[in-house]
Amino acid sequence: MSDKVRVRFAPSPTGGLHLGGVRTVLYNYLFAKHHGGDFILRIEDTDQSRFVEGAEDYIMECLKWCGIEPDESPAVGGPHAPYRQSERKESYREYAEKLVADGFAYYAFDTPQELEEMRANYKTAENPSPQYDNRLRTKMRNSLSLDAATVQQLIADGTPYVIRIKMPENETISFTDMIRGEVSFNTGNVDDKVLLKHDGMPTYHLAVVVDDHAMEITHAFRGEEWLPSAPVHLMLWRWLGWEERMPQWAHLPLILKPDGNGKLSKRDGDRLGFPVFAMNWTDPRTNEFTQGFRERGFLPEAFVNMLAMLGWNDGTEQEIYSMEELISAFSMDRVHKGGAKFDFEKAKWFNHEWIKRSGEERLLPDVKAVLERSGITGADDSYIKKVIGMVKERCTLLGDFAEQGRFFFIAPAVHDIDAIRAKWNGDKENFFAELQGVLGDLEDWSTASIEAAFKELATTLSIKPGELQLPFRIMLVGGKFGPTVFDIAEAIGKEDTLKRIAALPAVA
RNA sequence: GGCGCGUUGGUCAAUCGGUUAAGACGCUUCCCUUUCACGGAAGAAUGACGGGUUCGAUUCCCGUACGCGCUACCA
Repeated sequence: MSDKVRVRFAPSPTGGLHLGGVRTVLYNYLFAKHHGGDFILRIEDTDQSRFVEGAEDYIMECLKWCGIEPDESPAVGGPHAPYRQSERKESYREYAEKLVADGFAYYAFDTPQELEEMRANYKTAENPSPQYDNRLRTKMRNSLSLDAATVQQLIADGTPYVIRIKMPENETISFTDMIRGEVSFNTGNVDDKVLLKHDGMPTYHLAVVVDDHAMEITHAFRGEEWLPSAPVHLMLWRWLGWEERMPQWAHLPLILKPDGNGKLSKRDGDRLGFPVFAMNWTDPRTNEFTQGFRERGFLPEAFVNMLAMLGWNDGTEQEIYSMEELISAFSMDRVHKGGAKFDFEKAKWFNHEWIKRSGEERLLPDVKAVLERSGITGADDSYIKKVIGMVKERCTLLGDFAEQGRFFFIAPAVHDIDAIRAKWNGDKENFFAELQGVLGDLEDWSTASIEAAFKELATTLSIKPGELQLPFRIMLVGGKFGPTVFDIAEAIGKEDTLKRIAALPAVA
């Protein structure tokens, strides 16, 4: 049991769930399930000023939509509850103090203003952003530079302070990243990160180590932006005496914006017209609305599939994977090192593929919702399924079912007369006048018999059947799209077919 | 500036020293279809650059360039 794989996704509840975030969860989940392990959701809400109402529920809803169910989470609980860091506040101070006592950390009394002054004073052309590190810490107000009595007095007076890690001056520290191989740093280049904030809350650096240890996490996967602070985490694992149980790390490549360079941001989506969040999100503080993939008409299967392939492949030509297939094929060492530019066109292709491959039953609830939103209600389920089967190959997004399916339920309000006007003539007008009678007498209302009757009349009147199909389509559909006309006539029934033929406005 | 990571077609990418350098998306053309799609066929890369190592480098090493990330009492 001690070697059971345990991974976690640890978002901070500050807003909508970004594509990159979903991919990080996905890879965590796939890895855990591939190895028969557990997937834990832990909320990293250590920054009270950034807390956003509703963000936690939103994150859980996103996971649910994607088909990812945490084995342990704030909602379902688990052996290591609580799963919110704000509720674990007490445990962090103890470890921070222990590090101070052992000489691996220290109290720092510098005020925000003093820190600002330090950065301003030491800023030079060669060093535009000086950091609080082994070179500067002796010049600041902390328990390393001040004498013990002063420190005691400061604390006794209730002076706000933080606890900072004391990074070694010159040590090489390295670890093996599961996708990058060996990565090493010199500790002297790393700053003395704050571990415990003045309000008693831990920073990410302390919390991630303490909680990963407490929750027996075996593998820790996170975005590449965390790589530079890995040495801090490594030292913490060592100094807290847990090095043997440190998880294996993997730093995932970033998802980049489609044009130019840089991390994909919500802004890019707005600018280029595609979603970046998994689901719709409205920031309760600013009321700013951001569209999600779900509401844009994506199937979760496609969304997950697309994300999985953005940075990973199993070496075969397969591109379409179900969650089950992903779980069995996934491996961290086949994840790319380099970032990938997000391509919305490819994302739509995945959705299109999933719609084509999904059964009518699977699509029914989603399509029904789409139809209802466009005013088509009360239709029979089996009829909707029939329509789905007929039009799904021309639907890229779920919303497309509204336009592609509408005429199966409602006669077209407008007709694309321009499409047929040029070739319209009295013979054709006569054909359709007679067609109403022929079709009206038809007893077997099947595609084959409708088509046969249609072509027989055309032959009788010496008109090429092919030339009559487009006008017929315009009458039934209103435009130049949709399945074979005779299938449409069969589906909408004799009565509607006759009405629509009669309803075509004068072409000439 | 420092530190770290990365670099195969417009994009996603295969290749674990030896191939005509796969495949997919998108694009263009064609076939199928007198609708739109689907399906099928075809077209387009001097593997960032320069050095090595090697009988042989896209694959290994070094350098350069470029890109990105980090450089907060945010995660």
